[in-house]
Amino acid sequence: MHNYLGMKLQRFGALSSGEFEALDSISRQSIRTARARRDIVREGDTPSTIKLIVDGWAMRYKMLPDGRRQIVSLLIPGDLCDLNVFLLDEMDHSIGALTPVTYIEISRHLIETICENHSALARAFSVESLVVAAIQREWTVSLGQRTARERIAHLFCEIFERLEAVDLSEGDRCEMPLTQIDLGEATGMTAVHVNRTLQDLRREKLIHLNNRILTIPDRRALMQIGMFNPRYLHHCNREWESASAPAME
Amino acid sequence: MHNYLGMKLQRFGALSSGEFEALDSISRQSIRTARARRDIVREGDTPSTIKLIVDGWAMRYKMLPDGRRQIVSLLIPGDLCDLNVFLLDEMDHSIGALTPVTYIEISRHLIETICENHSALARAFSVESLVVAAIQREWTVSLGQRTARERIAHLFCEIFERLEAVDLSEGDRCEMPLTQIDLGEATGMTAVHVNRTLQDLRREKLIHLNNRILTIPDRRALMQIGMFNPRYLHHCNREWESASAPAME
DNA sequence: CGGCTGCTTGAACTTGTTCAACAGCGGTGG
DNA sequence: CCACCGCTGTTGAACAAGTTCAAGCAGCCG
Repeated sequence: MHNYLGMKLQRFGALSSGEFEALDSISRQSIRTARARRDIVREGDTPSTIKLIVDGWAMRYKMLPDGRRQIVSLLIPGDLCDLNVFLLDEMDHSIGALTPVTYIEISRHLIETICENHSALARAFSVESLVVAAIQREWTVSLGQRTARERIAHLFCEIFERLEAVDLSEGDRCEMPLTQIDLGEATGMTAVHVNRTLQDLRREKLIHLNNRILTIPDRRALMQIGMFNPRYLHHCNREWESASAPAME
Repeated sequence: MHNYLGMKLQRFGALSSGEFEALDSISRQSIRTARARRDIVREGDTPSTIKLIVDGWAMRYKMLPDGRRQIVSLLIPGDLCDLNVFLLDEMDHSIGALTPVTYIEISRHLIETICENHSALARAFSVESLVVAAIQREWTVSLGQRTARERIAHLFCEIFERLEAVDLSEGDRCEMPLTQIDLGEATGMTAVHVNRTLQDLRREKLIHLNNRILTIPDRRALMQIGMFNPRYLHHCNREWESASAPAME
């Protein structure tokens, strides 16, 4: 099994072999699976373990009383569900599988032991949660200010970049298992409008999306359209830097 | 000076007098002020201290290259700016004062000392950051799914509840210093539309807003319109419970 | 084959935007 | 003291972006 978590954390700063071993001890915890479209955690549940996605995609979402649903974030391999959730009495949102998902349930004890013995990992986990917060802010910006085109472009850039960080991209392609309905619930628009927007982007050869495979032939161009500035992901050691750095006063 | 931070943290679980004293040691750190409409922290800055708002309102915001701005969260007295920011190389957003603000710059050293000596405080800080994340998710839901009316209603409910937690409300009234432009930037709509939406709500006697004072005559009603379910704020020891708990399946 | 899910298309409609103008207020400087 | 400026709030009218409703199609799986 690949150590996606370690791979991702390394983006925030180098890890020693001892730290990698500590992370490997996680994979000896109980492994679970969820079928596609099933909930992994439900709003109202009392959290007791930390989940680590090792395969497949999941989402955090919230429902409104009248049935509207908003996907508030996406979880891909290597993503943790809140290091400290067990401090809360109950979940204020649900986590659902988008595809078949395998995940590890990490006991509170293990994670605390790891953090005590490896300050570098404790720090990496903290950085990770800061980055998660930054992603959530960026989604707020998208929903608040960006147009349909821009939202889709931005989301695809983010997804690609995050997958790349755990080596789940291949050249200019990656998986993108969300349906148009999912995309709508993530970007705050209707599936119909998602459809038309995707067609626009396809027509202009900015994306290719077929059979759940997304291809981004010209990444710069898509980044520009989505006004995607990757700095919020804090992938310090990226091998190339964005040209779309906005000049802000 | 009031200890808003202590008051807020107590909402997440009782604190001992020793812990309150530890928090008081914070107020002996350097106090600073910012004029209204000035930045306190700029995107790109390297964070070195943690800010604690002790008076006035501030906002986190992000700008798009073309000048559009999104307010991604509001900061009121008792709010901390990210316990662990100094782990990041640079800020991915700015923090600006909405009103004249006084804040404390807490050194990394002090906060670490406090956390080491008072595990209850360390835990309370963790809960606090989970709640901040929950608020950010809720904003995502608002921007993605709620209508103009619902957004404003929800935002006002949230603001009121948060102010109440630090004893900055008075009966059914609280301060609300945001201009209609600010409200637009926070809710992802134009100031013109904010204006008309406010008038709707006023006409129906759901709110009163004048001279930066917000009055909510019928809280239940406003909560229902905004589909505001206060549980995400995790103010455990609230004296009254919401009737608008949505039945979600 | 039949039924399901996901994608596509059209046309009418709604919500929120844009642009423009103006009123009220407070502060500032002549 | 008054004139003026800039900021906030308000209003109207034309407009655009995105929604809704409805239908049809393609692919997949049992």
